[in-house]
Amino acid sequence: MKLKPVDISKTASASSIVFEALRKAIIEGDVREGEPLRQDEIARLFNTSRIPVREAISRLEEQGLVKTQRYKGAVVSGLSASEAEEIFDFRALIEPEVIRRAVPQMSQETLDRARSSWEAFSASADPMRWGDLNRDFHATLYRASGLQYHLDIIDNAMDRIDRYLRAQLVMSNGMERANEEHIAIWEACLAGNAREAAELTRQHITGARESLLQNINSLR
Amino acid sequence: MKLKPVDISKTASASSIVFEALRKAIIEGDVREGEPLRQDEIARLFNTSRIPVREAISRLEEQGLVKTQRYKGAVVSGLSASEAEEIFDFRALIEPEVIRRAVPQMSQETLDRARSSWEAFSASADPMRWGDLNRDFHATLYRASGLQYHLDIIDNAMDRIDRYLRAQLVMSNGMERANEEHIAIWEACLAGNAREAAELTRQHITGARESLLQNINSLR
DNA sequence: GCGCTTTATATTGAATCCAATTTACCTTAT
DNA sequence: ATAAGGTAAATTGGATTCAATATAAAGCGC
Repeated sequence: MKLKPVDISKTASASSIVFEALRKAIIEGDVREGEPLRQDEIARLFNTSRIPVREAISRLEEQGLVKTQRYKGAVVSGLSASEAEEIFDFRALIEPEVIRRAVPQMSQETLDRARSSWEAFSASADPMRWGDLNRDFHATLYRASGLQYHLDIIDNAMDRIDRYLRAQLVMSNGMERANEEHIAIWEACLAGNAREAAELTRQHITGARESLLQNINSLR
Repeated sequence: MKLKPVDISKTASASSIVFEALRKAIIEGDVREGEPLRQDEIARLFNTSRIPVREAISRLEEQGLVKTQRYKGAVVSGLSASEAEEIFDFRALIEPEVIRRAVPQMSQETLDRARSSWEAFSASADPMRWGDLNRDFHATLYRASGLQYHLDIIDNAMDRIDRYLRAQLVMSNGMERANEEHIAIWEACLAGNAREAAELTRQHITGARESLLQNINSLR
């Protein structure tokens, strides 16, 4: 008998299902910043009570994705230009270091998966998928570093600016540019040139930063 | 009549009171790693129901301070040597950059407060206070940067290693050494030498890292 | 009509209650 | 004695209910 083992203890609870769904909706911009999250409404949508919803919201707040006021409820938190700028600065500091340490540990499989990501990225015509594929590409390379704490923190930073990044990819042919830069980063990784990969990553981020800061006012 | 105004909307909810109390207890090591957090027991301690306790625990999990398994409950999460090492690496990357950007913006008041912190630090005989004062010192200087996102993330990183850092300060005269390094950092800030302050901060962190890694096995 | 007070409604915070699951203990057969 | 099986206690997840607060609406005096 052959069964695919599945860790039954990891089956999702109601609160994590709600959490994941809300998180996705927020970072993809499906619920706008400033929009209130009504516990009752969400509970009805998921056929559950308000208890798991409340847990999900408190977790979202801990992640900085929503802000709550006592007895007033939670609203999706947006970013001012300077806050967005700060997060880009942060990424420009940490991500080059992570990829620098990842390069020596990249397996053939990692490089293959990363290539698949940027190939899919350059081939896709669906702007909504660009955001995911862009993230996949970078995450795949970073993961080789084995630096779990760093990876988690990068994920959180990405969550907060995801919306703006997506908007960014659509306008001002940010997509073509990102694609070229991805290929360059990938080639540096393939060549085992950690320093180069780090520097290209830094430029990739600061470039996106400048481009976004110019457009951020028109995004909202 | 003169009353000190207080923003009544910011009065703490039961869940945040529990959250703060648990967080403090965990980072100070009052509840040991691996120790389970019983919802019922905690609820009784705070004269409340399990609902706010559950919210507090889910927030702690989001912060990485506890790990929960469905129907089994939450336990305080500890750090392996390599995980602690990673967090020190992270700090060594980000904190020098933050202080570098903070130095040009430090007011006289900031410098005064920082001096008060290290003076209290060097004067205190209570090992339990060292941890707080050490954190105060650095936080005061960093705060001048105005980089709120960075500050939040540094706080989280500190939360996770706080226990080990406290233990560290007690043994192997880590306290005297930290004190000297604090003064050097403070003088660089006073002189407006951002580059120097950053470099000293980096050394301060990597030094603590090495010292801790040598002792971590004896701590647990 | 306009501003203030009062009432009603909506919404969140928390307590209580029930269900699902795990854990510990006891029984029993070998 | 020991291991498997089964029951009871403990514990968590979630639903329902009640209380506290905020927001919207209605009344009221001017």
